[in-house]
Amino acid sequence: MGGNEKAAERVNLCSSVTDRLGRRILAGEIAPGEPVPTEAALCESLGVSRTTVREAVKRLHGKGLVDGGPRCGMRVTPTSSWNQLDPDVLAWRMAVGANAETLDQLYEIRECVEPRACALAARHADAAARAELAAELARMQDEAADSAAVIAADVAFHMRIFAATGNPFLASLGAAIRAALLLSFRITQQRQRMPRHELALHAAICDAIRAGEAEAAAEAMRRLLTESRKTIGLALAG
Amino acid sequence: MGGNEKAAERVNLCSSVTDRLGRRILAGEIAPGEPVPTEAALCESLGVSRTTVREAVKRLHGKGLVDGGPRCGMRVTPTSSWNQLDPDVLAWRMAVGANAETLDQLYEIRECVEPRACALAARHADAAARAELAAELARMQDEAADSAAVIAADVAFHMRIFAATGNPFLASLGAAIRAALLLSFRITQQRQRMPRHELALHAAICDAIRAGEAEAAAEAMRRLLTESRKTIGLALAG
DNA sequence: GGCTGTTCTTTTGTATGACAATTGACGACG
DNA sequence: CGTCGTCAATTGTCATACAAAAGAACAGCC
Repeated sequence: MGGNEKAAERVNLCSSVTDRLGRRILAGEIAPGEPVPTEAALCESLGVSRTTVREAVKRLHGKGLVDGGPRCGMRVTPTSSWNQLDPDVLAWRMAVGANAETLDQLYEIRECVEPRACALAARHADAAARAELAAELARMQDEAADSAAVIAADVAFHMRIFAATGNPFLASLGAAIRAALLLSFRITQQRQRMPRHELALHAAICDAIRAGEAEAAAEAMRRLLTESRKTIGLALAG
Repeated sequence: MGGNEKAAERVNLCSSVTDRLGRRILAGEIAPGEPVPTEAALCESLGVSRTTVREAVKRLHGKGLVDGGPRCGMRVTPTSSWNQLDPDVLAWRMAVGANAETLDQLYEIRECVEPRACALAARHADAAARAELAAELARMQDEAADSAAVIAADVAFHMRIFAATGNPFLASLGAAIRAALLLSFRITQQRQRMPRHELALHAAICDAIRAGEAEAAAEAMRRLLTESRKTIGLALAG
C-alpha cells in the first residue's frame, strides 16, 4: 500500500499528518458527513502514534474541517462550516483540485476587496510602504529576471498593497488571496513573460497609490482584475 | 493558586485551555515576539497535563498565533502572521479588547463585501434561500420578540445573504463578520428595539434580493452599513 | 412478545512517563 | 582570547493507562 510517500519534506511529523489528512478531506476522499477513521485506525494507517494523530486532528478541528465528540468519533463537517479562507485549507484545496469554478469564486472575492484595498493604500500608505511597492514593481519589470522571480514579485506586489492599507483584517484576507494568486500563476505559467498591458496596469496601480489618488488606484486594479480574469479564462479554455 | 476559574463551561479541557491562551495572546498579555511559557510551566499554571497543553498550542499554531521549534520554545508571532479572520481569533479579540478602531476596520471589510454579496444573492439565490431570508426579516419585525431574538434574527439575516451567494469563500467571510456583528450588538444593546429606518433598510434589502434586483440590493446594503456605522459611532462616543 | 433498564464495549479525553532530537549556553582547551 | 565540544533544557514523538460518555447488546419485567 505504498504508505510512506514523504508528503512533507523535513518538518515535524504532526504537520505532515495534518497535511495528509487535510488534503484527503479537501479532495473529497472523506466526504462531508462521513466519519473520519478512528484514531486507532489512523495510527495504524499512517504509522504514527496516537499523540501525533490527535494533535493533527485537533488542528483540523480548529479549522472547522471536522467535529465530533467522545465515542461518536470525528466526522467531516459540511463545507459550510469550513474556514475556507484559512491559508492551510486553501493550500490543500489548491493542491488537490482547483477547478475553474473555485478560481472564479476567488476572483469574485478579489474584485470586492482589492480595488478598495488599493484605495485605502493610496490614502494610508507611508513612505516606506510606497517605496517597497515601487521596488516590487521594478522587480516585475526587470527584463533579466526569470519567470519565478517575476511571479514572486507579482505576489509580493499584491500583498504589499494589502499590508499598506493598515487594516489587519484586509491583510489576512490578502494572505488567503495569495493562495489564489499562486494557483493562477501555476495555470498560466506556460507563457514566460507577463503581458505588456498587465505590466502597465501594475505600474498604473503603483503610480496612483504613490500619488495618493485613491479612486484612480482602485480603477486601475479593477482593470487589472478584469484583464487577468480574461487571461485565466483563455488558459483554462485552451 | 486559585487555578480553577471555570473559563469554559462544560466542554473539554483542551478547548478551554486553547481559549484561555488565545485570549491571553489577543489581550496582549503575551506580546508578539515574546516567548510563550514552556509547556512545563503551562502545565503547572493551568493545572493540566502536557498532552492537553500541547494540543491547545498546536491549535494556536494552526491559527498562526505562535511559532517556534524544538529547544527554542514557542513565541507569539507578529500580528501580521495571525489569521485575523479565523472565527476563534476574532472571538478572542472581541472578548478581550474590542476598541473603536477594530470595529472600524471590520466595517471597512463589510463595506467591501456585503453590498457585493447582496448583488450576488439577488442573482443566485434559489427559492429556499429567498424564503429563509424573508423568514428572518419577519422574525426581526416581530413586535412580540425580545431583544435577543431580534439580534439573533438580524445576524442570521446577514449570514443567509452570504450563504445565498453560492460562494463558499464569501460564506466563510460571513462567519468572520458574524463576530463583528455580535460585538456591534453588544455595544448598542441598550436600546431595546431596532430603529425604524434600519428595519426598513433590511426590508429593502430582502425585497431587492427576492426580486432579483442586484444593484438595488447592493445599494440598500450600502445605505444600511452607512446608517449602522453612524449608530455605532454615536454609541461609542456617547 | 415487546419494552425498558442495565451492563458492556468502543472511542475519545486526559494523564503520566519515557526517550529522541535539536540547539543555545557554558566551560574547557589551544 | 577565540574556538570547539559537552551539557542541559525544551519540544517532538511514542507507549500505556485510566476515565468518561454513548451507543449496542442483553436480560428482565409487564
